[in-house]
Amino acid sequence: MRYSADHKAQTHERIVKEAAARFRKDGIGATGLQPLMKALGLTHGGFYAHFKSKDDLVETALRSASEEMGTLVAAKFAGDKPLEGFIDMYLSDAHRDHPERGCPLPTMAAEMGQRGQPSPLVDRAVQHRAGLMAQALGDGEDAEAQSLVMLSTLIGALVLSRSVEDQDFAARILATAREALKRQARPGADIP
Amino acid sequence: MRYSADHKAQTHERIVKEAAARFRKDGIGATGLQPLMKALGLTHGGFYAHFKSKDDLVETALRSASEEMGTLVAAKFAGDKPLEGFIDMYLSDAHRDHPERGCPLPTMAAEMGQRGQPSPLVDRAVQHRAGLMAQALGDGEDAEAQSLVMLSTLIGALVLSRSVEDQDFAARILATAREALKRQARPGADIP
DNA sequence: TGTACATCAGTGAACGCGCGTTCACTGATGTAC
DNA sequence: TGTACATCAGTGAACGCGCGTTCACTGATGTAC
Repeated sequence: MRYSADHKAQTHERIVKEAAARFRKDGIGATGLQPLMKALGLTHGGFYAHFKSKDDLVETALRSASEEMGTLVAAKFAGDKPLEGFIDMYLSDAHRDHPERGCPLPTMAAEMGQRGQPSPLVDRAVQHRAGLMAQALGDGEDAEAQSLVMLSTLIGALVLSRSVEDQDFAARILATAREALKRQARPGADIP
Repeated sequence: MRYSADHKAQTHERIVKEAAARFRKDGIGATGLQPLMKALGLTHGGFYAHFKSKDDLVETALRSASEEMGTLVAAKFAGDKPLEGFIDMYLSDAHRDHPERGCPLPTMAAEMGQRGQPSPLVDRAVQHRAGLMAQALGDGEDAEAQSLVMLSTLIGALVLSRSVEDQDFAARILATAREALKRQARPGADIP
């Protein structure tokens, strides 16, 4: 059956959004196209009217998740206390507990490398975040280096807090990283 | 056929070692038992003379990789410049390029969580590394917190440098993290 | 305005494939007598 | 010392299953006349 003008675009978007959520929550390899389409009330055959392959969907979903997160991050940096707001958001309980709505770097980037499907989108996402942080830090030549290190800390802390079994320990990892990063973020508190 | 006394133990060890390497390099889900056993010159049926299930092997392989890494880490801390030696090793090109011989935290921990197979071994590994680092930092109450943050940075920087496509960028991520962490590691250089 | 035809998003069966797991079997070695 | 038997690590075929992908088909809507 043929549908109204923007019907296909809407379906396309629904597939991308659902995939982006599942890839981040369960992993790329563990996400099947069949269950994915079924969850949207569609049959799996129709998938190939929208994407060339699963890899194509992976790239598209990463782009979507990355842009969504980029917007959210940019919003934090537009508020007052830009860096602190971003840090609190990134290392929040909500972000730890909801990878499906969160940053795709800790959840998708590593697996895409392992799958032999590296993407410049990862580079772009890292540079975007680091760029905003460097701007907020604003102390010249060291700012870019410092922001890369802070981003590493953010991602590492999130990954660890999600991997650890003990919930108190997970909370402590987040809290200590939050405090240390915010200390570094305070103007003039650059490491000697 | 029946084999000499320690033959089974040797085969068991060979399976664990090969699995620990493949899980870290390719991921747990992407590692099949059939190719794994074949690579050791065995048939897949024999696997179940050694392990209850794939999950059982995953846990055993994580333990093996974790202990091996633990020994390596402890050796670094036994040298002079303990913390610096550890940092240089963890963020070395060799470690980035050879996940199959490296720390299982950046490669296996996240996937085990996603698979719904959390393990106290992850907690133990994190605590072990953080404990050694805190001891080397040696400045009381803050040492444990600081060591958790540093460990987050180490893992995040390694994950990012492996995920990024641009090799120069990957090298820069490692280098900046190395320098920042070593600056923090210097006695008396605790963040104000 | 009414009819004939083209379009194409989505259907659902089928493809080959590799997965984890089971199982009856093999046969060299160790043990019992 | 020689023979009979038990052990059990490893074999290899088979199991059901879900994977990604293909493909002939459907049928409501848009377009042409």
